[in-house]
Amino acid sequence: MTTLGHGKNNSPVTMRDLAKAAGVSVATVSHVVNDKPGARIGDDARRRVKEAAIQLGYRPNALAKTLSQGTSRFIGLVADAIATTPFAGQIIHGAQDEAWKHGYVLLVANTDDNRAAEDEAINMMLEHQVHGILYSSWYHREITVPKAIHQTDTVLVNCFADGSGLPAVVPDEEQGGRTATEELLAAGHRRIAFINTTTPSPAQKGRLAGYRSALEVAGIAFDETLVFPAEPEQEGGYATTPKIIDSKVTAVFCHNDRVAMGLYDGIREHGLRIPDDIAVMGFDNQDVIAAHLRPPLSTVALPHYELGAAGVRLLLGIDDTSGTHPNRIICPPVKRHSI
Amino acid sequence: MTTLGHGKNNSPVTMRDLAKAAGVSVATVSHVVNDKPGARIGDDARRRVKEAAIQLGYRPNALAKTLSQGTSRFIGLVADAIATTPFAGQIIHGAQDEAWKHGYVLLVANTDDNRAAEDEAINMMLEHQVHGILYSSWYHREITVPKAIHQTDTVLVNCFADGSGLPAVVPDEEQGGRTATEELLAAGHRRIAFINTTTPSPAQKGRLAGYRSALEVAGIAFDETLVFPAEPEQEGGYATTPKIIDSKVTAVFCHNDRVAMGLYDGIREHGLRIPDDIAVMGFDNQDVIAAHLRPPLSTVALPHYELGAAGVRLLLGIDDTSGTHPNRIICPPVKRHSI
DNA sequence: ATGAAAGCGCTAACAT
DNA sequence: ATGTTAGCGCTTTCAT
Repeated sequence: MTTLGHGKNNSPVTMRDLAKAAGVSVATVSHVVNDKPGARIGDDARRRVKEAAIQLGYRPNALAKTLSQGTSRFIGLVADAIATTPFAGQIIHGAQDEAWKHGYVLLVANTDDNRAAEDEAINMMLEHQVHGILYSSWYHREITVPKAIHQTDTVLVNCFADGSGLPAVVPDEEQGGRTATEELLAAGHRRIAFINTTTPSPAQKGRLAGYRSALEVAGIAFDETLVFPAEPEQEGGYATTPKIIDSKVTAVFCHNDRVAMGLYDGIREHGLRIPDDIAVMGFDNQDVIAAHLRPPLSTVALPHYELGAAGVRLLLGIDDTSGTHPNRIICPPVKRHSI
Repeated sequence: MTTLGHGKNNSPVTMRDLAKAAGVSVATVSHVVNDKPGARIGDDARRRVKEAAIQLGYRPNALAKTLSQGTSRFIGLVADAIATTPFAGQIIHGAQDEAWKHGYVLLVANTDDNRAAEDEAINMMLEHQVHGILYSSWYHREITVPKAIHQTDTVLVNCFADGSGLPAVVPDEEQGGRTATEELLAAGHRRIAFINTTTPSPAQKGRLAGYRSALEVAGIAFDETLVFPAEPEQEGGYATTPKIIDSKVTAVFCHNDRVAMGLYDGIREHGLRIPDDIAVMGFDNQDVIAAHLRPPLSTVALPHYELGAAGVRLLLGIDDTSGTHPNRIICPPVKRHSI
């Protein structure tokens, strides 16, 4: 039997029912149910109401409450692509946990990066009286926000829109790049290649800056011929292998884990071993990959969960927006065995 | 400037405002705003209301509407792990698209497979008057549902609970296993290994059954020594390589893409080539992996998006629950270059 | 210490 | 063809 009681009666028990059962007024019920601070309710009445509540299986109607107080506990999350990678999932996860923690619930919408869908999504969220909106991208980039979004509080997650006046929270790409390089330096490497993406982006710029800065601190001259452009995927990493070998580096910092994965293949084909012959550092800490390469890949984590969580904190005013703009979240190193 | 107008005034313009502006009653406004079918409204009045609406930037309050009609447009999605893989993301994506299509919005909650969190999530959804709940798992398995879930319509997605009476929608593992094997057969292979997971699960049982059934149809005797158990990850696939080589098979069907990825490594280390020396078939069509192995991996897709979509269709009564139980969704083949 | 009543924004009879 | 009115379940001010 798999039957759906379409139109099943939800929780027909209301405060009025409780009031009647407990022999008090709904006002009293409201007070005890919500544990109102300044409420002077007799111990006896309070007890009767509580009993009636569990007795009848009372469940407050959050929507009615919202309507009456004029302030909802919804937070809208609009995402450009929730299914492409685990990244967006982690943002949702972080946002949901944090929202939850403060009594809020998450309304999610996927837009496939399509403006019409975005407008519709935002509109629907406004109609549902969301407290505010988290506008997120699955990869760190600059965006232009839909106009409608200004009709409520909004924070940008994993993206930013200069000049929009909207608070944003993004990964600290430069720190990440620096950290990755430092890990290699710490292992004694001095001649370190960097396979950077060919795609212009905050990641491209930031990670490079981090790489340079770490080198500089270590007193190593930046050598432009040691940064190699590549498509930010396995294929790009693989294709770069010959150049890496030619360059005589002892270590390479890859723009992301997928590139590292491709490079692993190439390096192996050349009969070289990781990390003995060449050390490899990734970026992203991509789920199904990083921990399972051979050897497991040392990398730097993209803090998606934290981005989502920090986003709602900003939105709810728990963190303030007075910090750096955009708000940068640290990308921590994840040590494994490729160094 | 990144300021959040905490407590910003949403859309203070109500139907009453429209009524006043258009010189009509709120009932009339309600009718034209909702394009009520049987409503006889004068062309003039209708026009005036519409103008006022865009003039004042009217936006209906979905919550008030719900309260008044007693029926909401929320669908709750409770997931055990939205961030572990892209899988759950795809379920959310499918569910959200389909819900959207019918005017519903998705409320999501992550529970980390923890009963207390589940209860809280369900409770919160009931308080928000959800129309129904989608209870999902990131991997196909049997579950026991929280009791509270019976208080509303529920459909199980990517999981099932026999005896619960709840409709469920799951991938058709057996058909998937058969399809995978058929692909190998079609390429001329007769001696085909199957690396199955060590984890008892519908996938373990179903894919094996599919493998056997395809073999049987092809008139090939099932050879038990050709199915190898392995941990369902890269490491498991890699570790199985020697046995695969020893078995003299010309093709291997892997329990999932991660196993295939590990096997790729092993095969290469033995100096063999894919697919020339050994053909490899995966399962899952896992995002960041399958398309980017060398060569790109032929596999069978786990229809997560479709599971989510079918789940809401069932919930809304668009599809009926009279089919097989649980409802099985096809796992289509994805041809690439490892065969 | 408790209750009555107005009102949140909208819908749905029922009048007119 | 349009208006009146009584809720929906809850909060909140103001009485008592």
